[in-house]
Amino acid sequence: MAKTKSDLLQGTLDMLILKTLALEPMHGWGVSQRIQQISSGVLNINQGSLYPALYRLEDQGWIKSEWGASDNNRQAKYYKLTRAGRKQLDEETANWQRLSAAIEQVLQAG
Amino acid sequence: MAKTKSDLLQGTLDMLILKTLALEPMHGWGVSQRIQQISSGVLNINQGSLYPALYRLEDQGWIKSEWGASDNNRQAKYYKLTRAGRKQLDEETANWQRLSAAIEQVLQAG
DNA sequence: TTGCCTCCTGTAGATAATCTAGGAGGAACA
DNA sequence: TGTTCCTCCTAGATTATCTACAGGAGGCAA
Repeated sequence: MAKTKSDLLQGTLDMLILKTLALEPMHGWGVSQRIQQISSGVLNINQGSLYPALYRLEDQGWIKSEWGASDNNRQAKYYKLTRAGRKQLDEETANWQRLSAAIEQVLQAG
Repeated sequence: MAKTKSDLLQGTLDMLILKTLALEPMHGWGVSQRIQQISSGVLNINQGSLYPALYRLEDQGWIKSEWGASDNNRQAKYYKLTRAGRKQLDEETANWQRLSAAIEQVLQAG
């Protein structure tokens, strides 16, 4: 009990990943670290959400992967945004703004 | 295809309902109308989401129901917030602010 | 009094995103 | 040689939401 709500808002993970990869190509583990860091530890992505999401995005053609070596000389799969991914990011961002603004309107009503 | 993303951000429905009922007691159908109206038509709650959500909330003790007659003289189940519901609304609102602020941080990074 | 429309409640089943809880390979280092 | 850390991956469960129905009851018109 005292069940803590999820650390994410469901439906925003794809957008967060796309945005992070828009900053620079990165491997999956790095993406989750990066998001956590930028959000000051508020957004925590666990691996069971991260990797399926990356596959989803690659399936859709929004990101592309390539094996390489990480900073620590480990094998790592580097992802980068495709052109279609860029477009998708823009759309998802616009939709997010629209929905979150609407929610704020409700919260401030009365 | 061109699959439109959900009209809601998953996980925010309970908060929206609680907030609407905090404005004034209302029947279920009225709650969804109200949310749609306040959000200028952006947030649309369909019935298959609405009624299960109301049951969830009543189960948790956050709202209480009572049958009555609507403005149009139809039978309607009026819901009102309980004290625990008020507290829950505050918590969910705070959590929403925390998460949406974190997401904005990520979106504005770079 | 019949029929239809609107209001309002409800349910079953599918879908899909996320979480839990694991496993594994390989580099670095003691 | 053993241990730790980095990085990738997966199966199964959970749960919120959506789709697509059904039905009662009031009001109104013919």
